[in-house]
Amino acid sequence: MSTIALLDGNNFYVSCERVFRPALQGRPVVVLSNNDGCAIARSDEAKALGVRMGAPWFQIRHLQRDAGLVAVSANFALYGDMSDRMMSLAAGLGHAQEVYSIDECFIDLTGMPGDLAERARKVQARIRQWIGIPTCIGLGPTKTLAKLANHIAKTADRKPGSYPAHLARVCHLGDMPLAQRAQYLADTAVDEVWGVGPRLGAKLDGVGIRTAQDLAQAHLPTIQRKWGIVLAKTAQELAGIPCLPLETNPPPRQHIAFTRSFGQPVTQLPDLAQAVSEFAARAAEKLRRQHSVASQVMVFIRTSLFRPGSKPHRVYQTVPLALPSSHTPALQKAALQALDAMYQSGFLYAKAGVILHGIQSATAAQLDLDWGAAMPPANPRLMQTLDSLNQRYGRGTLRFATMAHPQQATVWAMKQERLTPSYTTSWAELAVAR
DNA sequence: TCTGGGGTCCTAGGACCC
DNA sequence: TCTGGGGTCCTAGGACCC
Repeated sequence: MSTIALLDGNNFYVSCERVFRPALQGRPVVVLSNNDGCAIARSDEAKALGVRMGAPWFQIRHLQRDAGLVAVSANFALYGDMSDRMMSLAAGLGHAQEVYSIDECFIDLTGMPGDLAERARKVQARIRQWIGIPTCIGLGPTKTLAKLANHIAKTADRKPGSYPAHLARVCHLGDMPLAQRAQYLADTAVDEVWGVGPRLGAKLDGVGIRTAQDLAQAHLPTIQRKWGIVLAKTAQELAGIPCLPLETNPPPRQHIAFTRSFGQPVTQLPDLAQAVSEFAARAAEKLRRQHSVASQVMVFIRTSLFRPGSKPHRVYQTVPLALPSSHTPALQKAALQALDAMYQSGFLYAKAGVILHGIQSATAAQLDLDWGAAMPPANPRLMQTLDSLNQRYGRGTLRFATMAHPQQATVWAMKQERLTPSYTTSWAELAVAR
């Protein structure tokens, strides 16, 4: 019997901010998305005020005055660094780890001796003490049951009464009698299950599958025929049969995107070109980080989705590359070509993006036998040097002339009015002890 | 006035081929 | 009145995840 754990940081972005601003403890706090657009993390106190995930800031702003709500702009450099620290401590829980997202990981404890829930509590206490992040840990025989155990651990903490209090913060669904586990599954709505979203949840409800236990016991061939292989695997995992392996070495990404909404609408081609040039460079950085090359560059521009009365204008264009490349100028050139081909004046553009497709390994990339008039192969050391200088001295230290100066105010810049310092990743922004 | 960003997988349907 | 069968590849769209 295997044992998998799922560990995640509670309200992760908020908890990261609280580590460096203890005055935020106990207060309603939200972290805002890029452009300070909507709430992407909420403290328990903010949830209690009724702030929904993804709530637009302009709709909840009044809670600042009415309820003492504090809002901060997302600081992803800080959260990424805190995540690395949390993940390395979490890895000590078992013998293999899959980092599943910025705030959660699966850990394989199969075959480990002793009381595994007790072991989980020790790791949890260490993360709390050393990093300052509160966590919940769920354990079970499959990834889906570990997820569900984690959900129980979180919910028993936040909404007492929904599950027994002793399951709060650490819940092990693998070390209890099967009838007991079945009871907890029966107490869990089917749309709380990992892999069942609101749409599937509603459809399942329509055929009488209302709880996790209903899905675990459903007729498998019927599930597969009506809803596909993904839900069939979920159902089996709920029944305790592992179908989803631990991904300890995540495969390279098949698409790489860099997209942004603008702080204010953009109308002019030169401004869009500067933004698209920047986005292409940032996507190229990500591409090189995973040692890949791309063979197609897709660019889109679009107006706001939310302007009442007018249909949004959304266009995209894909430009193939003569040679698969990760060379920033080659990708920028293709991106600007795509932009030129589809730009029309007279629209208020709200968002643009560059998405790289046709990704393959840089070492395996096939050389074009006849590159004739195409660009000669780029010297990879130029891009390596650019990346290492920008990593060491800060983004924008070395850049291409089509891009904006990092200190230049661009019309397309993001709005981030509540940004906290990068306490752990910038020497200039270290916290000062007095 | 003001609504994020980045991924995955699966499926259906069309184009094309033999 | 009558019009095959089977396979691959690609794309768009839908569902899900954080």
